[in-house]
Amino acid sequence: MPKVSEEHLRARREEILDGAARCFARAGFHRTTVQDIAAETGLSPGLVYRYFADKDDMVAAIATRWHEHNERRLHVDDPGTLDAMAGSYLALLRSIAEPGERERVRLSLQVWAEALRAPRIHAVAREGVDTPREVITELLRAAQARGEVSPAPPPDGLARVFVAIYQGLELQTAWDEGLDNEAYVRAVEALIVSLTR
Amino acid sequence: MPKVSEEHLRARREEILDGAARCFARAGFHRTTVQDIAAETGLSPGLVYRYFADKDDMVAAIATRWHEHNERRLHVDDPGTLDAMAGSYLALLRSIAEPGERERVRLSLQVWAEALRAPRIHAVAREGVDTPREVITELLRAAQARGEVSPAPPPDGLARVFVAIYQGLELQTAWDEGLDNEAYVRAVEALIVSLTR
Amino acid sequence: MPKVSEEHLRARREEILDGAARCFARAGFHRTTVQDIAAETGLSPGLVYRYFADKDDMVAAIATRWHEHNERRLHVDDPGTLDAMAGSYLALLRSIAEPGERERVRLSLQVWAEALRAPRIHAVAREGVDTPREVITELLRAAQARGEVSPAPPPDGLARVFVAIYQGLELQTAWDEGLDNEAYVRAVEALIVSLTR
Amino acid sequence: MPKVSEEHLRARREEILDGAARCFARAGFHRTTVQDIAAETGLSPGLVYRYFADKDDMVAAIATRWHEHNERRLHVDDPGTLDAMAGSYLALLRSIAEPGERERVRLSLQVWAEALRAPRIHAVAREGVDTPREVITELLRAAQARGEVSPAPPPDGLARVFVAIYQGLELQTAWDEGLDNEAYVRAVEALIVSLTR
DNA sequence: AATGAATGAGAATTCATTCAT
DNA sequence: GATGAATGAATTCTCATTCAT
Repeated sequence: MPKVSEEHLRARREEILDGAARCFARAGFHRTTVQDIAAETGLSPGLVYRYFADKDDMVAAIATRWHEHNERRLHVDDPGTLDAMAGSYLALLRSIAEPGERERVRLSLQVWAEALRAPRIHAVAREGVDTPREVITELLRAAQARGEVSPAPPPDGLARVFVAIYQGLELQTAWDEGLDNEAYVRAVEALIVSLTR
Repeated sequence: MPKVSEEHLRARREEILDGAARCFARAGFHRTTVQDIAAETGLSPGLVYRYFADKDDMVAAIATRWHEHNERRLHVDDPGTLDAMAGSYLALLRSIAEPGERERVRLSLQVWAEALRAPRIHAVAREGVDTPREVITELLRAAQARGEVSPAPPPDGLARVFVAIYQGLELQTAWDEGLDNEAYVRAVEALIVSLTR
Repeated sequence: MPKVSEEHLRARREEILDGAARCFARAGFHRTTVQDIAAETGLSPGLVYRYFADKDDMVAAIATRWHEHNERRLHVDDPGTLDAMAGSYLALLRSIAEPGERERVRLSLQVWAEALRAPRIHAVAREGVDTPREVITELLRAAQARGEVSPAPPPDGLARVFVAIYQGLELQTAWDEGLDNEAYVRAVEALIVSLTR
Repeated sequence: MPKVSEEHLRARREEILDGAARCFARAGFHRTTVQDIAAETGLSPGLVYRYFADKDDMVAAIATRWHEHNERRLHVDDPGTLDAMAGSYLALLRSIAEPGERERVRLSLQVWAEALRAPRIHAVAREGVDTPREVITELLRAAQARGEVSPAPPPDGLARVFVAIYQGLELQTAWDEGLDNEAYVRAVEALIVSLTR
């Protein structure tokens, strides 16, 4: 029973998660068996259970990873500036079209669906959305106070709309290979501009 | 019970679909067994298979029904008028918050997820979204030509954004009981207003 | 509730049996459903049960019909003559290759297999074989007594061998499209000749 | 129970096959459930599927095993000698009556019937019969050329007759407990003798 | 730590049979 | 007499999870 390094454990965990993510993106959560994940990673089914309590646990971990990823992408040095945030947001929308993101986009859908039945996953998914949404809400509220943004839209509602614009793009990208991401982003940009006069 | 009326057959089919929809909304597609659906409707498992080839078939039928429903909701006498369409659209967004729609909203998520693995479901789901999207695109294009809408946003991108705003609201409503639908809709209204000057 | 003629009932029964035989020959007894038989005959599943107690009953009826058919084929005016019997027997072997008999040959196999698990079918099948076998045995015994046939083979054993030669030909014909029936029959003929000097 | 020996795997497979053979012989292929086989072997249903793709796969394996068994029985050092072959053949016929062979005889019938609907089984069954049949054909042809066997019967037809005599004996033995195997074999012996003058 | 054989509870689906109309 | 909708037990096959080695 050789004790392995923390580092090795972390790497193993990531390795399994990568394999699981590929499987889930390809076949969906429920059509993916633990044997599939084992085969995909070249490990044994039994080993998977040393790192994750069950399949749900893997989805939760994947969702967590994905939110951390998005947070990094959205992060701006001075989040108080509307312009900076808008730039980050549009870049995030653009990133959805990147070829390497295809898998992640399909995964989102899986996570969304599973969140509806598994409270554990629901908690992770909500947290990952609520945090940035609240940041955006506050940002908009401040910008409206400064008169930089039209006072008409309620800031919480508008923040949700921007979240929806992100979510809907993921959904449509997952479904529709030929989607014109650039036209979408330009339309969003025009919306933002029109709101800020 | 031989040779029953066409009407009876149709009603039976709807009855099964209603039961299946309740089950799918409650427990998700993959956690719902055909036995569950049979129990929910008070029928036998075998009978379900006289009306539907398999569970996927039921999801496809549910998606079809839902799109027909939305089409009726979106329908306006003169779809050429932007105002009329905008009114229908905002009403559609408001309807998502209606208590009776809770089930349907959860169902959408199921359909979206299953569409990713079942081409049959994918076809139905895409068609249900593509048709209204194309209508909106044309409407926007015409409105821009008439100078009623800002020329900045590409019409196809903007139409997709409006679809996303609908989809994202469904998603967030499914996840978040306390969502303020009215604030959301007012924010969308402000967006539309700002686009039309 | 109109009473129909005996004749009509008999014809209906034959009609169902014909359809069932086609199905059994095509797909095997256990892969044929009562719905298949109903579809094949253009009748309803329920009606089948007014004529036959269950599926086994149909196999038994088919076996009975088939034995009656063979008996007619084997029948000779003076069954005491070895030559006449041999001629009938060889003709029976030849008939197995007739295109119209293909179905019957496949059916035999089904009946043989089912006889092993269903006593009812077993009884019919055995009776259909035992009766001609006993006739042949007696015939051979008499021919040996008259010195027309070599005294070496025990008559009951030899009769069984002739039954086997018939059964084996059915089996091989069912399996092997390209079987040379004529060569087979000529070989049997040579055997018979060599036994009778 | 990880990584067990090849030997263990082979033994397990045989164990399942033995259990399946007992079940099929007792109740027939279609009346035997995988649960029955699991119960018979004391294993779990799931395990059966680690060794065999499905029930058909088991029948094919059983047929293969049975043909190998017969080949060993028929094997003679110098297959060119008619006498040696005849001796082997008669011994094979006698072996059918051995109490231990009862199960195998009933199995043959199952295999024959299933061969008619499952091409996979058909292939195995045909191969097991065709190979010895061709050997016999050549043997007879050579013996006729040497004048040891009557030139009258076509060698291929005669070979098929000998196969039929074997098959028919299996069939009759399966059906008829009281069959006099010795009389049967003596009759066949007399036939062979009469053919060789 | 790692393996992978083994388990066994389910789940989808089928189909012989019944019986109200 | 005839229909065919309805039943529901039965069956095949899957797969998350365990645990002896």
